[in-house]
Amino acid sequence: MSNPLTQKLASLANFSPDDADALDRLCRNTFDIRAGRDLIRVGDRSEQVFLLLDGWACRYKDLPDGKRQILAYLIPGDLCDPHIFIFEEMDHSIRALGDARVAAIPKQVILDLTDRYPALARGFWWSALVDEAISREWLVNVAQRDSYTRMAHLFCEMWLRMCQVDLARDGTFDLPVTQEQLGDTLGITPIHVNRVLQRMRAEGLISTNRRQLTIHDVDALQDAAEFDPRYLHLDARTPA
Amino acid sequence: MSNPLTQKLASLANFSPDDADALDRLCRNTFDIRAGRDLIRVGDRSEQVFLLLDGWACRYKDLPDGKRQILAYLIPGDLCDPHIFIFEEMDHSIRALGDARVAAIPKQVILDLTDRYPALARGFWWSALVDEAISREWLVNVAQRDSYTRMAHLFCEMWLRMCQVDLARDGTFDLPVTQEQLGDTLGITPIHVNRVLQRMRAEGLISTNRRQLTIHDVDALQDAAEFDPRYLHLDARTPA
DNA sequence: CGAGATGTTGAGCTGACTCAACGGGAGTGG
DNA sequence: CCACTCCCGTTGAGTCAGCTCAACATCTCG
Repeated sequence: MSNPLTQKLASLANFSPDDADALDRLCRNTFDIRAGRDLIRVGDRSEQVFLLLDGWACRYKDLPDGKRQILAYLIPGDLCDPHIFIFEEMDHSIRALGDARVAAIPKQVILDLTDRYPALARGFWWSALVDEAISREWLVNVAQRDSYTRMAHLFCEMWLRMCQVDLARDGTFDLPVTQEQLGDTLGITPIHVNRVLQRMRAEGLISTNRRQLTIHDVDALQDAAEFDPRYLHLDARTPA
Repeated sequence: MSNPLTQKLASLANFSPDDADALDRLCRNTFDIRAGRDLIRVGDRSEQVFLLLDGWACRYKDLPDGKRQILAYLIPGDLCDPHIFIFEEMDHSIRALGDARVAAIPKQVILDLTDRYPALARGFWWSALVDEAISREWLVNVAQRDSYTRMAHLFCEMWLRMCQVDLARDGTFDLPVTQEQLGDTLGITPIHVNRVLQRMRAEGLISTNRRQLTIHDVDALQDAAEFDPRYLHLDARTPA
C-alpha cells in the first residue's frame, strides 16, 4: 500500500488484496527523472507505460509560435500515457515538473494484468474517464472564468487530488510549478499570474513557500472558485 | 454501410464485414429528437448508450452564474455517453442542436458485442481516445489563440470530421449552431462571434447560409487557424 | 560567487466585453 | 394571407481585464 496508484484505485469498491498485490508488483522497474526533463515527446512511439510514483509531471503541447499549453498535471498514482495502447504516436509531450520517480511498465504487462484482474481493468478505465472529466472542466475553467477564479479553481482541484493520494497536510501540498507554467496552464501571462497570486495572498486565502502551496481557508477558496468537486468523481472516502 | 459509425470505424484497419454487420444491427431502435432537446442531463443514470445517426448534438455544462460551456460537438457516428459504463451519473448534459436521430443501445449489448468482436472494442477505445485528443486541442484553442484563429480552428476541425463521415461536399457542410452557441463553444460573446464571422466573410474565407458553412479556401483557413490535423488521428483514407 | 532563471513592479495599450438598440426571417394564430 | 412575436443576427460606443514592454530584484545552483 506504499503505492500511490493502489491508494488511488482503492477508493473504488471491489478491490481485493490480490488486486492490490498485483499492482504493487508493477513498480519494480523504477527510475528517477530530473526536473524539466521530458518523459515522452510528441511523435514518440513507446512500448511501455509510465506510472508516476513520486513528484509531478505535466502533459503539454508546444505551438508553432512558441506558446505552450499545459494540458494536465500528473501526480503520483497517475499513468502517463495510456494512449499508446491505441495511437501510433503521442500527440503531446510529458515533462517532469519537479524531480520525479516513475515506474516503466511494458504494455503487455498491463494487458495481461487487466485480463487477470477485472477490478484493475475497471480501475484503469475509471481513471482514464476521470482524466477526461478533468480535461473537460479545465476547458470550462479557461473558457468561462476570469483569471482569479480560474487559478482558485485549479488550486482547489489540485488540493483534492493530492488529498486523494495522501500528499496534502493541513491545506499544504507541493506545487512544483513556476509562475510561467501556471500561466501556460491557465492561459494567462506570467506577469498576470504574479498579480493574481499577490491578490490571493493579500486576501489571506493562500500562501506560497518554496514551491509549496498552503490554502488557509479551503471553503473560502472553493467559493471564490465556484468549485464543485463532482467532476473529480472521487468516491466514498474523501476529505471534506 | 449506411451507418455513420461503421463509416467512421472503417477507417481503422482490421475491420471485417462481420464486424460491420454487427454494428449495423445496433441501429434498430432509433428515434428522433427535436432541436434544442436534451438527450441526457447532468445527474442522469442511464442504462443505454445513444449513438447519433443524424444531426448534431453537443456536450455542455451550465455554470451557476448562467454561463454555459459547450464541451464537444457530436456528429453522426459519435457515441454520446460511453461514460455510463463507469460513472454513476453524468457530469454534463447532451443536447440536440438541429433535429437529430439517435439509436438507443442497451449497455449490455455493447458489452457483449465488444466481447465478441475485438476489432469493435478497439474501435470504441480508439474513438474515445480521439474524443479526448479533441478535447485537449479545444483547451489549447481556447487558452492560447485569439478569437479569430480560434473560430477558424473550430471550422477546420468540423470540416475534417464531417468529411470523415462523408457529410461535407466542396467545403460545405451543415453547422446547425447559432452564433450564441458558437460563443459558448469558443468562450467569446455572441456579439464578438458576429464580428469575427463578418471578418471571415469579408476576407472571402467562408460564407454561411441557412445553418450551412462553406469554406472557400481550406488551405487558407488552415493557415489562419494554425491548424495541424494530427490530433484527430484520422487514418489512411482521408481527404486532403 | 557569478549567471541564468524566476519573481516583482510600473505604465500604457488593446482585444474582447457590456450595454443598448435595431433589423429581419420563420413560425403561429387569427 | 396577414399581423404578431420571438429568436437570431447586426451595429455602435464606451469600458476594462489582461496584455505588452521594460526594468529591476531575488533566488537557486553549478
